[in-house]
Amino acid sequence: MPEGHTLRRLADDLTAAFAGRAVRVSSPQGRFATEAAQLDGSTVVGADSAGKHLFVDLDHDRFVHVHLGLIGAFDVHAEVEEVPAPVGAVRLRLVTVPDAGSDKRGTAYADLRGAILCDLVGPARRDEILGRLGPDPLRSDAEPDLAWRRISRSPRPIGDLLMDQKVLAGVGNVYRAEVLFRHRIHPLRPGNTLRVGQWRSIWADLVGLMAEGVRANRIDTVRPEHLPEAMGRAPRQDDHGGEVYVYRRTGMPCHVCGSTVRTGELVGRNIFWCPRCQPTFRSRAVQSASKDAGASGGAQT
DNA sequence: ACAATATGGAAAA
DNA sequence: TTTCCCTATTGTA
Repeated sequence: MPEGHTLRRLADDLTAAFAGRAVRVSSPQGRFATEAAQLDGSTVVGADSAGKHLFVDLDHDRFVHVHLGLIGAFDVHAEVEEVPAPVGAVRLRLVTVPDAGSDKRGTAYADLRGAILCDLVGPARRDEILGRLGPDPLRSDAEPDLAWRRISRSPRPIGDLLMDQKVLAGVGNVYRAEVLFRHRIHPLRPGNTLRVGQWRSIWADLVGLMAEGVRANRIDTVRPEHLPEAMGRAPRQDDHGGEVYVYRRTGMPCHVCGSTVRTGELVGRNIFWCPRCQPTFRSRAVQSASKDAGASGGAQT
């Protein structure tokens, strides 16, 4: 589940459940045991995210830096009657300490498992991590021009650039495939062939899509007119709920034109696109120049 | 039972 | 550029 929207939602949920409260910190699985012991009993200031990075802010300028990687999960439960025993490999567990004061929130706990990264860091290290991230569509202080500067100068495929966290932070494999579909851009199109207007539309779209992702806590990218109800088609059955155009829809008909959705590999990840809605940049050039066929490997029309 | 896969990225070579 | 890691779930034998 972890693209930028997941981390932002997590930061918000953790803040709501834990901010201003003292916590028991443990590592049932053991990998974070030393750090957990140091943090036990401290007070949570809040949590924040940038791109796919999450920072849980504890007192005395200590931060737990979490990256969920591909398979991590951080389950946050607010107001439980009783805290259950940890299930599976729980690397970090936070449990609120009952407060004699006026805090009326019930007991909260959060379990982290499967994360690729869980480190105790200070402000300097935190800033260093933030400093190497590109603009994040979920942050109001983001400067999309910084991303455009790199995209417009790079011959790398736009599908590659969108996933590069130094270029743009928070976009993952689902959002990249879906936003390219929504803007009818082939994933292999070189960044330096995009027009600035296209980039501005993509950015604005990501801002909206990802904000909606935070709200719904899942990725939905299908426009109203292409929803199952509007088209009389079956809703997405497979996995994580949200309606999408091309992600993991290989071999199925495009919701817009009916063409067969294709897949290929791009920078070690699966990419999905519609060959009719997202024509290759090359094929247009070839059409007008009507000369020589393509070389280059990887995904093609 | 075992293998493959997954919305990711760092470290090694 | 390749290898490795984290864990849970799904698919194959």
